[in-house]
Amino acid sequence: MSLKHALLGLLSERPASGYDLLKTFETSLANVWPATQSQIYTELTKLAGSGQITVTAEGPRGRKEYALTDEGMTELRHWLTETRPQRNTRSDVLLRVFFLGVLRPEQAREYLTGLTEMSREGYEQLRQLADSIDWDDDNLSVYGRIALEYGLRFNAMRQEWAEWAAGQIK
Amino acid sequence: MSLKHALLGLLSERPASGYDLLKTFETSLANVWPATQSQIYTELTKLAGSGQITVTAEGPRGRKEYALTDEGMTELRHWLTETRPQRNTRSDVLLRVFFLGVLRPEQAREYLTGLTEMSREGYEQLRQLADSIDWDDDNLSVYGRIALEYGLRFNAMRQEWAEWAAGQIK
DNA sequence: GTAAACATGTAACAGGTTACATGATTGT
DNA sequence: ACAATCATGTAACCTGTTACATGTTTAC
Repeated sequence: MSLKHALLGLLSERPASGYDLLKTFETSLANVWPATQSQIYTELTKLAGSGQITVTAEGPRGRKEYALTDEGMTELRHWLTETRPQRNTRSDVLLRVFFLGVLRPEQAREYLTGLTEMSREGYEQLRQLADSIDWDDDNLSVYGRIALEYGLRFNAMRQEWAEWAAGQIK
Repeated sequence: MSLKHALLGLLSERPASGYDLLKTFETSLANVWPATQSQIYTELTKLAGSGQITVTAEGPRGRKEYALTDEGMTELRHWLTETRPQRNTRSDVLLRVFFLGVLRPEQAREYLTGLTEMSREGYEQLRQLADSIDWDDDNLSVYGRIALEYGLRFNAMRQEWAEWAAGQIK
């Protein structure tokens, strides 16, 4: 149920419409918690229904701007401080590694060098993202930068691992 | 749709019952692709229906032993070589980082030191797991060890990152 | 005898994806 | 005028989780 908390979190920075939030999901949150348009609108309606957010303004084209309520902020704080993160990490990438034995060694090595490449590209993309953002001093910038650093380190780690792993075969 | 491939992959090593596979998911695959009992049995029935696996033996208590068919092996190879891994990584842990700004700095730091601890524990658990397994030379051992090394490096990376991040606050 | 382990199956629900459907406003 | 962008909503489907439901065999 973390899409809910992602929305509450974004609205804690500033009021926004479903469309605004969708754009944020497509850019900054895409690597951490992807969400589709249909999911976002549905969840916003639910959150408004339960009083955790409210419509604060209506604009052209039926635009509805939502803002966090006190209740929503309480829920957000509760999620951050009282609940432990524990989502199961399913890894498509790693699952395949378990079964590389059904392939010929050179095919297995090919898969791993593919991962090396994928990780290098991921690293580069994040570096470019970091350069393209003009970081100011608001909260999302400070913590967004910390999250991005995680992404950089993650890709670097995975690249080194994949290189090592390719060397382990046969 | 990777539960299917996880099952095909496991059956490529040796025939097994749903119950056997469930045990494997609880141990070796738990960190990579968790699956529940109900999911496994449902998927096995579907795979048998589509001819990718077959019942090769029936034992006591209604035990059904499944084995991979040629068709199943083809599908497994196809998945490994022709499809690119691309599953979205949703990270509960990282999502919270984005919103730590709503907390007081010491609470935010507390969250990050909690992650340091979680990562250290994760590392230790994997080390113990590595010691407890008697690795032989079959495919699942070779590649299982490579996957486990990934887990070790991942936890080490995350621990260092969380320590660094805690130092970034205020 | 009885508890633990073996063994399977189904139903209800929650969350996420894809596709369909519609329309208004802005910029060129 | 036309395309791009803004803007929302719903339906069908798939995957995964939790809970219910049932029964057998083995070991102590």
